[in-house]
Amino acid sequence: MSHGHDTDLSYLDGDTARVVAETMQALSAPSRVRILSRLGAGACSVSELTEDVEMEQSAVSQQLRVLRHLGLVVGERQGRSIIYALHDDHVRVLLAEAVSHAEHVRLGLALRPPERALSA
Amino acid sequence: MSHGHDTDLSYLDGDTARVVAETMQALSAPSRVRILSRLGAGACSVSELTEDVEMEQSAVSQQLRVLRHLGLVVGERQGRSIIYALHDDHVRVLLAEAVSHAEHVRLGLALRPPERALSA
DNA sequence: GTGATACATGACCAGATGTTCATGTTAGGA
DNA sequence: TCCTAACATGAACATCTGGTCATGTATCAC
Repeated sequence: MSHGHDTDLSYLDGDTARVVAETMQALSAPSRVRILSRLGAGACSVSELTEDVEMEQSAVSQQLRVLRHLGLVVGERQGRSIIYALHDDHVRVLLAEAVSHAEHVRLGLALRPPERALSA
Repeated sequence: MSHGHDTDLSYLDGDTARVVAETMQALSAPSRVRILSRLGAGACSVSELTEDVEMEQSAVSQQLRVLRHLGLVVGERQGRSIIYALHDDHVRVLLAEAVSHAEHVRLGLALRPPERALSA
């Protein structure tokens, strides 16, 4: 890969960083993570979603709207219900990665001392 | 997929979802994304970081503390400076995935109509 | 038509978040 | 020792966020 030296790679500009942050913000709330996770197990209606993630219907709809605007889920009307699903497999991969990284980081922290401050 | 009954695939419990959300929250702020991105290009001191990401030193330190507690970066004293670096390559992968997904999603949204409400 | 079901949406509110300012702490030079 | 450079940290602050409540809209049964 690289050859010893560093400090030659470029990093994200402020604009790109903002886009990334906005997208990742979808996974920064437990409720949305649960919703996405549930949808990852299969498409379902809002009421079913409401039961499964154990939140109020109103809250579920609010978060679904956020996820919709971020392009992570899609909803399709079926009679009186609206069936939601992950937008595509890319989202499923993203979620899986997030879980994987979270577990990885979690283990790392658990094995380390309580991370003392550098100035103590 | 199934006929009538499904709901047998499992999804994340509330506790795991919270851990995932906490971890991903590190990438939900543009400033932290920039810091991580900069560190991905090579370890550096806080002052260098401060210049590169164009924020106040105080703000950089605050975010570095968050990232430290989340186990994403590590700092090591060198004289008067403290050299920060990504905790491991896992973090680099996470960041790369985040950027990739952000771009993917961005393209998807750009090509679609403004996502009208389902009730319009 | 009326009513009931299934979601969406706007308003409101408590709590979290990110930044700035001021100050504290540590390391090295004169 | 005193002074300065390099970071960290606590407090204050404005803003954002996610939830609840109340209400609006759409579909179906009657």
